[in-house]
Amino acid sequence: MNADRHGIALSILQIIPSIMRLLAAELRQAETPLLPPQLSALTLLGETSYNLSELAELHGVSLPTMSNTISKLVSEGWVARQRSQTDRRVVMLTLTPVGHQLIEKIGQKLVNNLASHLSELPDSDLETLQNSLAILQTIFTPFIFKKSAESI
Amino acid sequence: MNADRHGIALSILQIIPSIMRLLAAELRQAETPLLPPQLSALTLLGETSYNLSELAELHGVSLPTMSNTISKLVSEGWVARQRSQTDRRVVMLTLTPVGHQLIEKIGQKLVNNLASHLSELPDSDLETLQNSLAILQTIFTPFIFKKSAESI
DNA sequence: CCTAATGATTAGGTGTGCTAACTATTTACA
DNA sequence: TGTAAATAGTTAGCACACCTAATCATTAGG
Repeated sequence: MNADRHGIALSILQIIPSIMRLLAAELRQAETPLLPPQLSALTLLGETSYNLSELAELHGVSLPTMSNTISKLVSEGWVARQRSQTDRRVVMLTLTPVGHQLIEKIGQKLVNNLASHLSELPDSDLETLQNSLAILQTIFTPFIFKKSAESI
Repeated sequence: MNADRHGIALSILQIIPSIMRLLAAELRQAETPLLPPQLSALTLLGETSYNLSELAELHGVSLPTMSNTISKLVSEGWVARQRSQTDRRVVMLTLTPVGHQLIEKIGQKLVNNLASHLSELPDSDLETLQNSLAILQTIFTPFIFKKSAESI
């Protein structure tokens, strides 16, 4: 039904930002405070290495923005920046050992923290949540941005 | 299961920020670009008036942050700031007529846009989503308090 | 009364996000 | 081959969301 979709859209609009602020607040209180984009970048690089353009596209931000964020991470010693040998225009990014330690420490704390928020939920709710997150991911994180031309 | 909660927590950590960036990007492309905190504040004030402290707490941000955000909205003519008569320390905030027009225009377009993202989902997925959003709201927005209008 | 406490603002700093302009490298094609 | 175009990143400059600390009014309490 159309009415449902609008209601859900409205809910998303109300809830997502508030969850985001809560996440950001918890990150801020960590012993090594990180901002959400920094954690996201570190987490991605924890799995495999990317170049700057890839990382920017994965995050849906502009190249300069990602360049800036990476600069901070490099200056902290968490990420290594090195130009590709095969194409010297490209900058390859990898996590340093210290960076790995950091995301393991912070990531786990944050996940534990979030998980504790979920501790009171019955299993049926957890299942519902899990399914929804998968749905949201397919909708909202396409690498192909299907942004409508005359949107808004 | 514990593993489930952690997996879900991890998913939340990955998905919520990316949805947030997408929302922000769509807001930016509107003919009257707004940032998410601005829209949130306007939306809340669209329902009833609040004072600054209340608004800051609802958003989970500090008083100076909200004061700043409101200053922008006031300078655009969307919000009216006036000190309470009963307690002159308190600043009451209300939406101006122009402000009302704005959130109706932007809010509807944004909701439509979001709803179109959901258009390809089968009804079963929509239902799952709807339930999950309700669950998320109970977990992550514990300070939902309705307040009755106050005299200024 | 005069000192606390309270509500809000100001000051100062960090970081994300943008666009525009620039450098360096690679590709294309004439 | 040699120049123009495309591609990858960086730099500069701007707006604004965050924060803490300090400050100003006003109100409440001993």
